[in-house]
Amino acid sequence: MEVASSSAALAPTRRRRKAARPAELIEAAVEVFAEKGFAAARLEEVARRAGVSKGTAYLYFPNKEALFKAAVHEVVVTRIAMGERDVEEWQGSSEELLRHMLEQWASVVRSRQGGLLKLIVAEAGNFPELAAWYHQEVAERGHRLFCAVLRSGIARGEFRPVDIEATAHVIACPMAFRAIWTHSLGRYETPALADERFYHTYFSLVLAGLRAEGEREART
Amino acid sequence: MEVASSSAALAPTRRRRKAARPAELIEAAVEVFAEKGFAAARLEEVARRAGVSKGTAYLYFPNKEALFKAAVHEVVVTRIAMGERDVEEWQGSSEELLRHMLEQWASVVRSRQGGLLKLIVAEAGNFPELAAWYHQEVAERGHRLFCAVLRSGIARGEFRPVDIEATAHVIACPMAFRAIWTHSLGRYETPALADERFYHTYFSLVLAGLRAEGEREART
Amino acid sequence: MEVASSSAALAPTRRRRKAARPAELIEAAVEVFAEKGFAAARLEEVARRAGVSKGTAYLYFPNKEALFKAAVHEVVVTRIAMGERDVEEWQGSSEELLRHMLEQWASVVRSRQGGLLKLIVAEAGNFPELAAWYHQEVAERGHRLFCAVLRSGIARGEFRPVDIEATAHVIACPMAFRAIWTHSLGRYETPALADERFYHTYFSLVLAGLRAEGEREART
Amino acid sequence: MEVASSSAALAPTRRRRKAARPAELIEAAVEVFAEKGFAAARLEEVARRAGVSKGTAYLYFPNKEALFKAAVHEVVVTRIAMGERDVEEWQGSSEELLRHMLEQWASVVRSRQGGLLKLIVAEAGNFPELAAWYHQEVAERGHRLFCAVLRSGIARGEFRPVDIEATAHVIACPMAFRAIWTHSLGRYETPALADERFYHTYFSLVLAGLRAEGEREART
DNA sequence: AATGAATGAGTTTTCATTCAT
DNA sequence: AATGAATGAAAACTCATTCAT
Repeated sequence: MEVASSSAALAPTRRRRKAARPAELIEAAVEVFAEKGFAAARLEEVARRAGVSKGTAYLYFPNKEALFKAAVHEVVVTRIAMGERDVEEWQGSSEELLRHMLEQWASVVRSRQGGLLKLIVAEAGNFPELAAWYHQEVAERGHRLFCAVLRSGIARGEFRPVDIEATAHVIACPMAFRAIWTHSLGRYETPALADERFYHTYFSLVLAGLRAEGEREART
Repeated sequence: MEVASSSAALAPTRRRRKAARPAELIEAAVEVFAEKGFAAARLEEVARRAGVSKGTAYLYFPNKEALFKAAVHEVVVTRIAMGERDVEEWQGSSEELLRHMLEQWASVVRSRQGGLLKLIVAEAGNFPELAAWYHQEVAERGHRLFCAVLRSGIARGEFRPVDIEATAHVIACPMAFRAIWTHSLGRYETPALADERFYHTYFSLVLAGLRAEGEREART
Repeated sequence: MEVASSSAALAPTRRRRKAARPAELIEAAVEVFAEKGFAAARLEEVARRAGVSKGTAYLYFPNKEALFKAAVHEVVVTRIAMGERDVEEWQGSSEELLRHMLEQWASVVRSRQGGLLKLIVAEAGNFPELAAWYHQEVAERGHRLFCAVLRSGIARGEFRPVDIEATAHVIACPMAFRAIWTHSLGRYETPALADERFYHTYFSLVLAGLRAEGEREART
Repeated sequence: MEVASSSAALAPTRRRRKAARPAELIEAAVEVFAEKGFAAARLEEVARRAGVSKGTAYLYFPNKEALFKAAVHEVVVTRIAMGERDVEEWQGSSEELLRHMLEQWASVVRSRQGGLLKLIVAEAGNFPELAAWYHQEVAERGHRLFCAVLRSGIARGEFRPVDIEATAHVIACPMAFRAIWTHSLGRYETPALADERFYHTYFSLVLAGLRAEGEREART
């Protein structure tokens, strides 16, 4: 009884947290892995940032690699599906859709996911299966999304008839690199270029480059 | 005679190899580090790829970190200066200069340096001083180069008056990301988008976006 | 009740051992270092003698050198303060005090500390700061103690008026050397000169040499 | 011929030095070993101090241990024989002989041999056979010398009848420790006690302690 | 004979993983 | 379930020793 009561006081918190443990660990893991890379990240630090002890991490993940993979999966899975729904259901112009997609992604950059992209790219050599999976489930699906938008935009006469595959790649690059950059060398840029200026210029450049002749004066 | 020659032009093998060792080690180091990251790279493997034993590496570099830094420095220093000279001495149009610069860089991507960029970006968190140095000596200088080209292109009426700083960033991104991508997830792209298509589309998009009104029909 | 006690007086084994670990490691370290010297001592052996694994040593000391220094500090600090108190509070004759001090020290020789002196003396060249510290905190303080005894003995007319500084040195030497010898070549002396004979002769010689004229017949 | 002549210019020096190599190496070895201890001494440094390359050392000594032993043997062997001859041929009083012996030894302390004693004492645990040899060939022989002097001094009525074995030990200690001390912690003594004061006091104390009653006023 | 570049065995040190509490 | 002390495999690093020149 004494034993029970002594832990009863903490029970609500404990019980609530217990369920949240895996998520908390994953969150901490993304942070630390993105900061240091897989090999240089210390499990003890992940545990500390999650507010638990080293041993606890092993109750939820069999080893460091599993935690790493869980972190990548977790962070990545949701967004892309959202994007796919957006495209399917979109009513407006292709240009607006494209702009919408880019803005969505821009919002991701500063978040945890930006660092994650850096991490995956850096560790691709050490985790080939994970890299392959990520490529297929994220990169490829994202790429198809861009292709779809471009294709319909061209069909609707909004965009010039471009090399769709290649253009999808090129358009995605500044976003992708911005994500990586922000979580890496970008920290040493003083004063940093404000995100707004970057994104505004980026959108303008891409859309100016894509816009069909007749559309030209429509937008700046 | 033979005696004299042995210590001169046809220096003894040992001597000749000694002179070449640091470069050989650095070359191997860039490869391995770019592949695995700093922490996961094993010095023994670097040594093996350089065709020497573990101990030999320590004859030329006091420790792993020094080798890492030497590798970064070595690979990076030359190119940027070349670029600066090109810009200074350029006689043709700004568009051609920009195209020339992008082509130059494109040629770097597949080489050792592409992997290096990935490496630096990934390790920025673990080597802040190196990151700061790289940012200043490479990123910043490269950025100024692009700014100069844009500025003169606008002055000459070739380019639209854009936000120079931001545009320089945006323009550089696809190249930078392509470099990283090629040495990472790009390996899982099947079939991979050919470089030529990527670069052609990239150049077109950027130049179409930049070109001043009157220039419009001049080029595809 | 049992629950309470388990976290109190009869602390869990792990906990209890943890508290004892540093001391156990230091004890083993003094042994091994004194036996082999710093460089030749292997940390694995220190750990083994302390009954733990290599890695455990690093839980308590950041590296070999830190363990070495901790060992020296630990062993040395207590005794000298005891000696200082003795001298301050002494009631009897100076001769008796001197004899007491020498006896005290003699008891140290065979113990761990004897080997430690050898160790410090041997490693002075490799650990200059430690040597300086030891000289100041141990050698110098011990020297002042001997000076004090001699000075008061002379003031009381018990001892001849000698060069105090020099005599303090000379008197201490046989003890110091005996300590070193015992833990070194002394092992090859067969049959070894018994400690009692050494100390008896040593005390006699020193006191005979110090004793003032009038005191001469008083003692053998 | 050209080859020969090119080295002919240097020949005299070279030839002369060649013969001296082992001795030069030993000299350097004693220095470095005494400074750092056997394990911490680097063969490269020994070679450098001897003015040759690492490889050359291996032409004369099969390995580090052999060089170490050669160093110990070399330095030690001569002196003790000299001492034995002195004692055999001595004409004067025992006191004068004892004083002569102590003075002889004092002259050794500051020299290379002082450091060597420290070295041997420190390494006794790592080189048992060498320690045994040293004990027998040096320590034991030295001890017998002191015994002989004391014995004849007592026989001649110069010295009090003391425990000869033990007294020989005690008398030797200050010299031995002074030797060790000088090459170790003594460097941190500021201002250092001058050798003259040490030796004068030491001789006085020992002789005052030894001198037979009747002899008392004869000397200070 | 002499050199010093190269080697690799042997240590130190780190940290993912285990397990008694 | 949670902890964190302990482990030991793996990697960095050192340096005696070898050997091509």
